[in-house]
Amino acid sequence: MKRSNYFIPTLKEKPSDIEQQSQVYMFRAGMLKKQANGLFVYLPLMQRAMEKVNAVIKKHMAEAKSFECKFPILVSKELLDSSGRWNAFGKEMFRLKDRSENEFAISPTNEETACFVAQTYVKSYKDLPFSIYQIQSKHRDEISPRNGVMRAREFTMKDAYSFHASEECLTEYYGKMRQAYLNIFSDLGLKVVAVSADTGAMGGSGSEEIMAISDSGETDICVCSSCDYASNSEAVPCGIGKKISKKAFKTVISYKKVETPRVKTIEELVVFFNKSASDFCKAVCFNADGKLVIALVRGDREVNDIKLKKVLGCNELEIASPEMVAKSKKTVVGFVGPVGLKGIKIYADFEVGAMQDFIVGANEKDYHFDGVNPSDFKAEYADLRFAVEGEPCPKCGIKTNFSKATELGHIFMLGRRYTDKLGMQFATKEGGLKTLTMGCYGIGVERTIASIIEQHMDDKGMVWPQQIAPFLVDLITVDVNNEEQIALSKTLYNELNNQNVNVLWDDTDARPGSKFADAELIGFPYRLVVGRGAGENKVELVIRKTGEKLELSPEEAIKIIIK
RNA sequence: CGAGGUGUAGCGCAGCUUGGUAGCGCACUUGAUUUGGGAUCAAGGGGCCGCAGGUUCGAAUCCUGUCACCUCGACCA
Repeated sequence: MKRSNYFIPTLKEKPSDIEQQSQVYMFRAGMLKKQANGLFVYLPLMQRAMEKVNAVIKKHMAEAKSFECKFPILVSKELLDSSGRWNAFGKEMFRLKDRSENEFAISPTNEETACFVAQTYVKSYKDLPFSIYQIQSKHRDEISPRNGVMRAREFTMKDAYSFHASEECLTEYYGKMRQAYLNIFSDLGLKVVAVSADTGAMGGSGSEEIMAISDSGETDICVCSSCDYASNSEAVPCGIGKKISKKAFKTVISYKKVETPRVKTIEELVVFFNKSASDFCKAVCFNADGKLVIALVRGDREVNDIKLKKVLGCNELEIASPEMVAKSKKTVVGFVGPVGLKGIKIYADFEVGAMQDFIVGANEKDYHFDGVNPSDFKAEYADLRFAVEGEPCPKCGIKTNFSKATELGHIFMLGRRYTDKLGMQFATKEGGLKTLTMGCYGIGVERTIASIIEQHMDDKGMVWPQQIAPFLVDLITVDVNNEEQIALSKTLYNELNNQNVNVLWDDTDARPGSKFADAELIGFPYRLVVGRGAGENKVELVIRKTGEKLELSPEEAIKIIIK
């Protein structure tokens, strides 16, 4: 490809609205143009990068015997109702109506359609296991799209779905797919770690996320310093099996009311009582499908709403609005506590059960109770809090460490979460009918590209790993008005094309400095410079990764490139 | 939705405090000189100063409202 026939609109300056470095480079290298919040035009270089990544994914999917399909982007309400997800998916799902007022969603994910396919074609144990996938645009009305293509409202997801006769078969295939994922990312030059995760809106029995560790990542992951335990920080179990302290169950009530004028937050209470945050009990009001509930955690902890949501089994869970709390007339925001509270269900973290003589809100403006114990109120105990750095590993008990990461893939053992609801059965060898079990496996393609860049860049620009570089070689003619240079460049260009090397010939009449700067920004693994040495049949080969510069004959240079 | 910030040419920004001809750099057009690290000179083109109202003789600038975008928290690939 000649640069004069191609479109790479590079920018000298960083766009003002982008912070993350990989995104800065993607915009500067002319890969992306923002159209609206969370929506991007993919320019030719981005398309090439997508194709390269997709090719790697397709290769591994074929090896895992998964068949590529393409599903409609619009999914009917009917289909989503069949699994209950028309309602389960909240505001995040784009919805629309056709001219006959039939409702549709713009697909945020595609389990139902995959089931629809399997329902049609999987009739017998002989058809199993059955696995299909697609690489397609997904749409999610994100609350806050961020970091360019890292979290967009339209993005490309490779989503695979598998169907099995038994749990064992699912487990085996899941393991195979898990390994395929690790191989994909390793082929792409990415360092990743698989962590156990929450199953979120997908549901199911178990899931893992494939994470790229990155300082600019949006997710906290928790990794054991000693064993192989790794988990999304949200999914780390806390205090399971901990016994509620017997000492805490006093027979006499020993708490007393204390006036605490305008002292509401834990920080203010710490100052007011001159105690540490762990001596308090934090009560947070939640709106669970329109019902008010209260969650209790130790003052220095945070309520994990994912865990709470699971305990409650509700669809929508958010912090209750102050209006909602006021309307209940049971308590007062800032002075919420479990003692003497009637008509509101209270959920307490395991840790609270082990606390003694602590301070809670008195459900009355400007008052708290001091010296409260778990015996003073009724609550349902569960694991409700976020884990914190340094906590004992849930597997081996040794210390955990936290780091930032980007979620690139997510794999799920869905089990019968969907197949039961949809009544998906197959004929067994014995002649009976059995319900299918299911798994699903996703990869965010743009994120993957962004992470490759994130893990392979320097202060000048991107440094593409050879196997997925949009172009392997940037052939630069220093002076396009010099006939010797043009002639030699042409020979090299033809030879590289004959050898099936992806080469971009920068035959534009831009100044050499800007050509070099672009080459470094775009991150071609090799830069082949035809300049002042052309007369003596010499070219310069620069290896982007190492910065190594070699004066060579054209033949020697080509030999190194195709090696 | 909460907290902070920003909207002026395709991109990056100044001007706003103290109202009075809308500016700079990059990019773009034309010409010349340049050609191994983002050239120089000369001449040009391009603006509903986010939008709507208000104050004023006069508003990019002051006031009110509104919209959009960015960063950080709750969502997720």
